Amino acid sequence: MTDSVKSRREQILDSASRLFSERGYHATSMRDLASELGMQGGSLYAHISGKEELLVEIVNRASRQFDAALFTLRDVPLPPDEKLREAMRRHIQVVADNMDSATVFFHEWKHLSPVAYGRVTGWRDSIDAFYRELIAEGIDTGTFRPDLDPKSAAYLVLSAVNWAYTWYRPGGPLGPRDVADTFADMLLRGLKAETTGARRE
Amino acid sequence: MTDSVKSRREQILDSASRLFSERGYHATSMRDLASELGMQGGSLYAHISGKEELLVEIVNRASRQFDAALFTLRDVPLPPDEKLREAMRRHIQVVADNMDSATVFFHEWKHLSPVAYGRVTGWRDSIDAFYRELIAEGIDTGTFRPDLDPKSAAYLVLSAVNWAYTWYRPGGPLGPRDVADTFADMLLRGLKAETTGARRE
DNA sequence: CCTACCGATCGGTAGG
DNA sequence: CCTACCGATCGGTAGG
Repeated sequence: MTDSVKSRREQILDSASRLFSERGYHATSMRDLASELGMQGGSLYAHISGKEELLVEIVNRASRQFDAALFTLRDVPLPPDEKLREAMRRHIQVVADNMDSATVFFHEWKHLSPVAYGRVTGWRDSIDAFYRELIAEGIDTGTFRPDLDPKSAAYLVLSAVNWAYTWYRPGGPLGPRDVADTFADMLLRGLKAETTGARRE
Repeated sequence: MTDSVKSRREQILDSASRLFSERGYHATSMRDLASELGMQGGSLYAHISGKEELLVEIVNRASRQFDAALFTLRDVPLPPDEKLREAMRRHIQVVADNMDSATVFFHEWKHLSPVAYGRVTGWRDSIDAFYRELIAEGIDTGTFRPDLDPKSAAYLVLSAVNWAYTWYRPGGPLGPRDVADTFADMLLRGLKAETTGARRE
């Protein structure tokens, strides 16, 4: 990444992301991957240690992207509803910018070895916790409805932003920010406390 | 299914659903499957024609379950918001009752042969259309907000009900109906027009 | 980065 | 439903 020309290793990872996302990890052979890059199967091993290293690297990079996008938001001084909207924007942005590795991340992580598998599980929990805490904070400060279940609300938000990997197409009419804002508009109306206008019964 | 004792073929399909959902289609060998059932690899072929037949059958059964649950709702005389709630209940019910085959359905359909692949794609479009039309109808009748985009709203609903396959655990504290109603409560508040107050509870 | 090769395992079949 | 086997392909390595 320090060079403008991608290293062979980066090229291999890019091709692996695309092939793993299209065909799946086990259905992609090292020879498929090599021929994408115009080399012989055995030649890959001059650049990588093995097939699983590719999967681990792709998944790790994806999770680091989500981390960088979301956890830096923790200290940003925004009210909970606006912070949730911004989190959704960033989350969908990461998905949209990394459709291949996001797909690999969501579909192939169960094929990781136990150590890497455990890391992903832990990471997943931390993302869940991020959204739950954000929503709980919004309930405490009166921004969100007091009868909201933070766990369920977090699942709903995560559904919306994660499921995008199945249908979002970069280059289409909607940018990631449009999608996030449209979703946030619908969701926030359902989560927010009723301040003015609508009455309770 | 007519017998109380499942046929060998049904047992094979059940085991295949579980193994394919846990390990993935390509990472499950026919010998893995056979040993689950206490037989030798070659013996499976007395009951099935090949590995892909299993995948096709699992995916077809899953999509038929969704069809039966949702398309019978079309003619039920309910206002759009209540119909959407009922659709979400049924949709999540199908996911919850078939966690294994639902997971196979969402993860492994890209490994189908072109013909079966095309069928799934068409089916998927019809489910999208079902939700879009339901939401468009709700907009027309004034139940849902006029500024709603039916396509985006349908994606949001589908995200919520589909993503459940990744986190829902049967036997946990929340039944499928609880999950659906909690999601519907949050979503419908965001979709409904504001002329009428919330009217549940 | 290539050629040539390794043992292991794959889906599937023949014959009983 | 089993035993024994098939050709094909897999991930990975040795030696250059």
